[in-house]
Amino acid sequence: MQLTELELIRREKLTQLRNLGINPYPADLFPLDSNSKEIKQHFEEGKKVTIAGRLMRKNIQGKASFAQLQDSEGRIQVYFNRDEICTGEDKTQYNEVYKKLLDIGDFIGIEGKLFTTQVGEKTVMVKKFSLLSKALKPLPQPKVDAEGKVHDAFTDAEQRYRQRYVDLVVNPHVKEVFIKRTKLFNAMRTFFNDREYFEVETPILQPIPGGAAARPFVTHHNSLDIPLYMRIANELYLKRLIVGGFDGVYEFSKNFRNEGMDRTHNPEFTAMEIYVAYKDYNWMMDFCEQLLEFCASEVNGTTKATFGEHEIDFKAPYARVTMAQSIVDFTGFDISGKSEEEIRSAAKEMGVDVDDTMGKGKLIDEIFGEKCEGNYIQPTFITDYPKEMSPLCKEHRTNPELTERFELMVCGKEIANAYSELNDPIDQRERFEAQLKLADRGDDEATAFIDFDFLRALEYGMPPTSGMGIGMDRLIMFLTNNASIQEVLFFPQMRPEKKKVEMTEDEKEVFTILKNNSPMELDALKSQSGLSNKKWDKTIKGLTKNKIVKVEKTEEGLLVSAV
RNA sequence: GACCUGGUAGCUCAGUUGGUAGAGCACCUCCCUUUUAAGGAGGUGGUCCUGGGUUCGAGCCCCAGCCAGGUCACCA
Repeated sequence: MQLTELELIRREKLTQLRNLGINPYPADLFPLDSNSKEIKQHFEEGKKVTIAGRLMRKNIQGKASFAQLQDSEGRIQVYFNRDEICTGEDKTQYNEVYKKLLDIGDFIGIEGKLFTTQVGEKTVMVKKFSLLSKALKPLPQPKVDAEGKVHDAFTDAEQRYRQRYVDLVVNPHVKEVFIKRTKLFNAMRTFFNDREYFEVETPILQPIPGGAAARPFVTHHNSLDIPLYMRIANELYLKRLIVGGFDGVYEFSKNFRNEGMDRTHNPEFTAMEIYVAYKDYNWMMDFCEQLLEFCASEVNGTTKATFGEHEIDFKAPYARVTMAQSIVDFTGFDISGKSEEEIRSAAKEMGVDVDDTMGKGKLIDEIFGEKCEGNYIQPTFITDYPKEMSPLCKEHRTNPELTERFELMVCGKEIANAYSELNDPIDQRERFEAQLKLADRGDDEATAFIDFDFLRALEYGMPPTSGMGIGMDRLIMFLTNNASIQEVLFFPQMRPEKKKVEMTEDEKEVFTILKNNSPMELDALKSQSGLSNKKWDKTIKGLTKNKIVKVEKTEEGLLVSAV
C-alpha cells in the first residue's frame, strides 16, 4: 500500500504514543456524562463534565491552546493549558502528547470544567484527556469565516458518496438531511400508529415480482432450485394481509428495480405502502393530505418547503383535477369518449412521441406526462386514470373506461399513487390477462407475470380497500431541497472503484528481465524491454520510486540493479 | 444510450502558442498562557485519471478508455 507523507507521519505517531505507554486504541469504555449540545444549553460556570469526540481543530499558542471537539451533537470549544494538564514537573502530556501526537480527527476523551473565555465563548477547560482512537488518514478541514463563507469545503460528489463517513464528519448540513429523513419515517409511523394501522414486513425475495411494472433483479435459490426476484413492490402481499383480516397495514418497503440510474433513480429505493379496509380513494386523498401536512411540519417545523426555485406548501387541502380535465387544461383536447386512433392522432398533432405498441391508456399517459405533469408545482391530486394503465385498480364507479386512482404531483413529479383497490377476482384475472397481451404486443412496461396465488386470495374475498404508495426518497428530496436522490441516500449505488495495481505490467516485465541478470546496463535493459522511450521512462521511474530497482552511475556507465 | 463539462498536493483550486508543476488551507520544525476561517518565521509534499499518438519537448494538442456531474432520451 502506497502511503502519503501525511499517513506515514500519523503511523509514526502511533509508535511514539506506544513508546510513551499510551494505547492509541484502548479497550475500556469512556464514562462520558455530557455532550456539546447539553453543555451549551445548560451552561454552568465551573461545572465538571466528561465528554468525548473527534478533535477537529487545534489552535496552539505556546503553553495554551484552543481546540474544537466534535461529537454527535455538534462542536464545543475546549481549552488546553499546559499547567492545568501537567500540574507537576513533567510536561510531556501537553508538550508531546497534545501538541505533537494528537491530530485532527483523533477521538479523545476529556475531563474538565466549564468556563467562559474573555471573548465570551462557552468552553471546557481540560483537566485530563485521553486518546480514545487515533485517525490515520487526514480529514478535509473546511472552515467557515466571519461572513459565514465556507472555505475548502469537501464538495466532490463522487468522493462524498463513496466516502459518506467523511462527508458526514465534515459537512454538518449533510448530516442534517439524514436526520430529517429519519424524522420523516418516524412522523409517518406515528401518524399511522396513532390511527392503529399495523406495521408489517413482507417478502423481499419473491417468486413472482408483482405489484408494479418494472424490471426486477433475478437471483437463484439453491436448495429450491428456482429463480427468485427481488421485490419491485409489496402491494400484492399487503393486500393478502387485508384478505387475512387486518383493517390497516403498512410497510416501509425497500424496493429494487433493475433500471437506469440518474439523479432521481437508484437501483434500491424506499416506498411506503399503506392499505386500509372499508375505504375508497376519496377517503385516501383526505388521509394523504393530512399525512403530508403532519410530516412536513414534523420534519421542518413548517408546512412550507423550498425546492429549487419553488416554494411549496404541504398544508391541506390540495387541488384535485381529473386526468381528462388536466389534458383539456393544458392541450385543449378532450379525451372523453375518444377512440384509440383519435387519441393517437391527437397526440401526434401535439408533438407527443407515440407508436403503435401503445394502447389507449398508455397514449393518454404519454400526453399527460409530456404536456401536463410538469405544470403542477403545488401538491395536486390527479385523479381518474385510464383503466388500461392501472391493472390493480378498481373501475371507476361512474365511468368504466377509468379507474378510481389518484397520484399526488409535487413540483411536476409523482410522490404518491393510490387506488380504490380492485377486489373483484374475476375482473382482476381479466386485467392480468390484458397486461400479458400488452406485454406480448411489445409494451415492456406491462406486467408479464400473473400471480395466481394473489388471485386465489382475492377469491376468498377482500373488503373494499384503499391503498397508497409514497416514494419516500422523493418526498424527502422535496422536504430537504435536494434535486438528487443520491443526496438523500447514505450510500447511493456507485460503480465499483478500480483497485490500483502494485506494479504495472511493464514494470513487472522489466523487473523479470532484471532479476535474472542484476545488475545490468541501463541501455541493455531498455532495449531488451522493447519499450518506447516514453513508456521506458515511466516504467523505470516507477520502479525506482517504489524502491524496487536502483540506478547507479559507475565508471562503466549506468547500472540498474534489483533491490 | 446521446451530448456537454470536469478529473492537477490530504482539501479547495490556478496553470499563459507546447518549454523547470503553482497558491491558500492542512502537514513538519521553531517562537507564542483566553483565541476564534487565516499569530510569526522557515520547510516538506505530485502516477497532472489511465493507455496510446504527435513533438526535440505534453498538465496543455490528437485518439481510445475509465470515473463523476449535468442536459436530454428511456424509465416510475
